[in-house]
Amino acid sequence: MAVSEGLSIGALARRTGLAVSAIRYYEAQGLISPWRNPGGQRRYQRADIRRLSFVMIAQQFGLTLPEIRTVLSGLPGNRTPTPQDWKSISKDLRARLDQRIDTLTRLRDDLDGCIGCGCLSLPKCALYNPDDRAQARGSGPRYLMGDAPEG
Amino acid sequence: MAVSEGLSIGALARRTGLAVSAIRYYEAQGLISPWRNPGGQRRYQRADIRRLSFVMIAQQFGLTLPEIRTVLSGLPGNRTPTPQDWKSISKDLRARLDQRIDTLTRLRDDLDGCIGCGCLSLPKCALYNPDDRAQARGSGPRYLMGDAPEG
DNA sequence: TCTTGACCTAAAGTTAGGTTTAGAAATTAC
DNA sequence: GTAATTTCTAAACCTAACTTTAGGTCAAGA
Repeated sequence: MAVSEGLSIGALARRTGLAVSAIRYYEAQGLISPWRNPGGQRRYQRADIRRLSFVMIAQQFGLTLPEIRTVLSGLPGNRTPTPQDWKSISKDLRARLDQRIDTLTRLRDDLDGCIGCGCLSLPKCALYNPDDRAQARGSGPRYLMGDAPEG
Repeated sequence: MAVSEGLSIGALARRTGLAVSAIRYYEAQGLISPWRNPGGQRRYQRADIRRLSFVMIAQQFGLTLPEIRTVLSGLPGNRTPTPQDWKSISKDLRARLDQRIDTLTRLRDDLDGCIGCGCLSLPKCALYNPDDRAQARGSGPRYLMGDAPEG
């Protein structure tokens, strides 16, 4: 049971609090890449605990798994990430978070304008600005119209 | 074509930018309640344009449809909502938005701590605090563990 | 009148992010 | 050496928020 044998998926699950099924799913989404032991079972590096922690944090911040994959691609592929490496992609994460906060703050200010006039009439009302991609689900156009003067 | 005949679903779709299918879906979710004309087609009040605009704004703010239904229940059922009525539920919305912004801001500050030490080690790292229900998807426990000293 | 376009319902399909299930093989524990 | 865990894959299932499809009806205009 040498250290070099790596962690089993169950051990990794216990260390991260994720379900085993979620870890396999993340692998399918390209977020983590274990190797296999002679019997075909997945084996993980200790650094993968940190990697999954990062995934969970980024999810809290509202990033999608493809976005997280992109951020993680900032880590070196050929060696175990150093604290500096983590620091670097964390800054990337922070920048995205800042943008989300700005967007929400702007939305709030716009809403305040609407509360002020009590009418919810647009185009003051936020949705005209198209930047909050994180919230955009489904498809099709999403614009907003008020009870404009002319029908 | 008297005013009292109301808007067809297509007209409402054009006025709000929503798809016809989405409007029917919102009805199924209890967000809007049209009446029917003699031929069985849906007819809407002009005030419903505003109602759907509100739904769209609330979605931008990250509320789920059940949550939006709850907020909308603050509107009077027996008469057309007045500007004051809208103002009142908009304040409700603003309060929820404020909370989301606060949560994200706190998460950002926590992340800053992690960037500072470069290690992403917990429990500093945000996910321990369980309040951002809006982001919680899926199920199962989600806690976070670092590369703690003892295995 | 007749024909087009809008509308109807019900059911199935879609995406994200997973979980559950089934049946088989590998590992670990005794 | 055998029993109990874990793990494996593949496929089906789940929720939210819709869209699409299929087959039929209603309404408006020339």
